[in-house]
Amino acid sequence: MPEGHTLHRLARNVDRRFRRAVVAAASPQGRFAAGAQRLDGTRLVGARAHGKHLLVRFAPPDAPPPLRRRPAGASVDGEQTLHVHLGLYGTFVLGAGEPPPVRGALRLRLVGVPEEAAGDEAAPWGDLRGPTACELLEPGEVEALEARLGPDPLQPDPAGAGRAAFVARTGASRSAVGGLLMRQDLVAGIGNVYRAEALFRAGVHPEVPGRSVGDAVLGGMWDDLVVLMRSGVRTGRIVTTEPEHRTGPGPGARGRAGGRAGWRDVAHYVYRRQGLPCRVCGTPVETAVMVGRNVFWCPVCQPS
DNA sequence: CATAAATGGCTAT
DNA sequence: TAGCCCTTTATGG
Repeated sequence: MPEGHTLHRLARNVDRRFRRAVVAAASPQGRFAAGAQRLDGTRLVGARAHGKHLLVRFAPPDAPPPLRRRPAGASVDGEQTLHVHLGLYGTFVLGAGEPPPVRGALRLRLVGVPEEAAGDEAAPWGDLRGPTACELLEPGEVEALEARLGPDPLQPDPAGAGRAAFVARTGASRSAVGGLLMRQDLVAGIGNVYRAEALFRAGVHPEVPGRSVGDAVLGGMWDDLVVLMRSGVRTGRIVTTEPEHRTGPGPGARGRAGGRAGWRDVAHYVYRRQGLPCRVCGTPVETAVMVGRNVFWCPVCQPS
């Protein structure tokens, strides 16, 4: 579900399935009817993600296809950008072939219109439900949106500028690092699971002020997030435990009648494991509300 | 049935 | 900090 890795994975899949396709767009629920009408019949030219935001560009169907791929984000006249934010529980389900029957609150359905020459390739479809944001943006609005997002561990950072900015800005703050990690202007794409798990793996208590963490540890956390989130994009799951720590019951095992533990039961060190023994030292995991969300930590592995 | 919770974020006060 | 929005799923009566 939707932290940054979900959106990058989604952007990749939308791009793969829909790029260059003319789409039919509809909003059966009615909340995005006007936008769907504007998208209907346009051609999808590319999809990408920044943090938890999905950005999909559409061009008029008769626009000449670009000879070369433009730089990500570059936009030309007549193009519109669909901005999607899934929020807590939004989903964007993709498939190919016959779309499923419309059911529930379907905000937007995109269906690829088969080209004359495409033969019998199954047309792609996508169903969006429950998003926090689903809107069409002008190029300037896309720019404004991205201007307030910090560096994204899932975006290429060859010169290390994103990493350096994260370390400098987080390391300058007197606020608790557990709150800072949720700020999308400091680092884009981190959510409640990656926050708790990255802090555990770094051995940092969530209440420690950003300026007390230390640049080396902050830099290490960034590098760790790059690894964890790339893995999340590949697998579609957040798994932060090392193989040797994937034992014992997890949150999902409670009340389950003796069934084998699923991947969720061993995927995390502390997230939603309050009261359960720490996978490393056995101390009960603690929890508290921080910036309106539940945080989890091991009081021994993450000393305050 | 009703209610709560969930990997989020905006606005008002 | 509180309230609100969006939707689905799990749980309780």
